[in-house]
Amino acid sequence: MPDETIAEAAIRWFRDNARVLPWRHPDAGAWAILVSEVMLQQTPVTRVLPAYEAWLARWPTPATLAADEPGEAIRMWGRLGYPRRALRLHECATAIAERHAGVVPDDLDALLALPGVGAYTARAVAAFAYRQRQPVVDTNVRRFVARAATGLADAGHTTKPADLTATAALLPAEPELAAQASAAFMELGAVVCVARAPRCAICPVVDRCAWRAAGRPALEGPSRRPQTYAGTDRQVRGLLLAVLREAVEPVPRVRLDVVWPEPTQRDRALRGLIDDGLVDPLPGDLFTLPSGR
DNA sequence: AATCCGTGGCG
DNA sequence: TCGCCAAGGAT
Repeated sequence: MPDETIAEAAIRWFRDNARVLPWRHPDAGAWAILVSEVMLQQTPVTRVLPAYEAWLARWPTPATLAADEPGEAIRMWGRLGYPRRALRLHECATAIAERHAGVVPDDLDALLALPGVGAYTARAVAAFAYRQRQPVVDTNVRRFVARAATGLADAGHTTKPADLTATAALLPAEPELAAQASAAFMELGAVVCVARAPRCAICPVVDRCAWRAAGRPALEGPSRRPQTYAGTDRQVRGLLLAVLREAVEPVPRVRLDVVWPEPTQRDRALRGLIDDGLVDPLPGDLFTLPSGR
């Protein structure tokens, strides 16, 4: 099919090769898709799957989550990481209940105004839940588009307006096909056009890939150095919050003190959690997950 | 714009 | 073993 566009080839491949994921099921509504998108922010699919099912079984609508305590959302989040996402998702559910009559909005600007919903998640919901023609650009799509359309080994570290433009240029005009193409681009980036060892041999777009045509040039710029985790405030925050997640009753400070020997960093981490609204201090030097009022 | 924010699995 | 990183967002 030499006349096939990149999007057409990707869609055709996606129909036969897409992973079966619950948020892709026809029964998945906008709320379920929104929940999945937030959970998938920086967390692998395999770890999201059980948490996603449990979350929706407990809170099948935004209103049910909004009616519960934010601390319960943090507890339910478990070990997905970045627990601020759980708090934001609770705030998001509250905003949907109060401002949108309990219905996840379909308008891009309304979605962008929701807590914890950024450029990626807003467009993902618009495209996957409401079948709109929106460029859905995550790290996988940026890499796929940078290679296939632009010929670069990878995109920059941060998403720029040019990434949206470049992706939108590849989308079919018809909204339903555009939504399918967006899903296909993401899947290709996640499964085939991966960062380390791209599987060009099975790529449905290899014939039209600019990067392949250029001989797969290597990445030029300096690689970003990921900061180490051990010994950081993030680790300490994680340890502190783990204690509170498991506790049924408010926890005395001494039970938090034992998770980290260095008091300055420990106090800074706890103060940070309180500032972020992830922990509530109570009279008597007790601490809990936030009850919400 | 650069930095911060968790977690666990894998080569 | 341990560095590396996986569907971002907020500041």
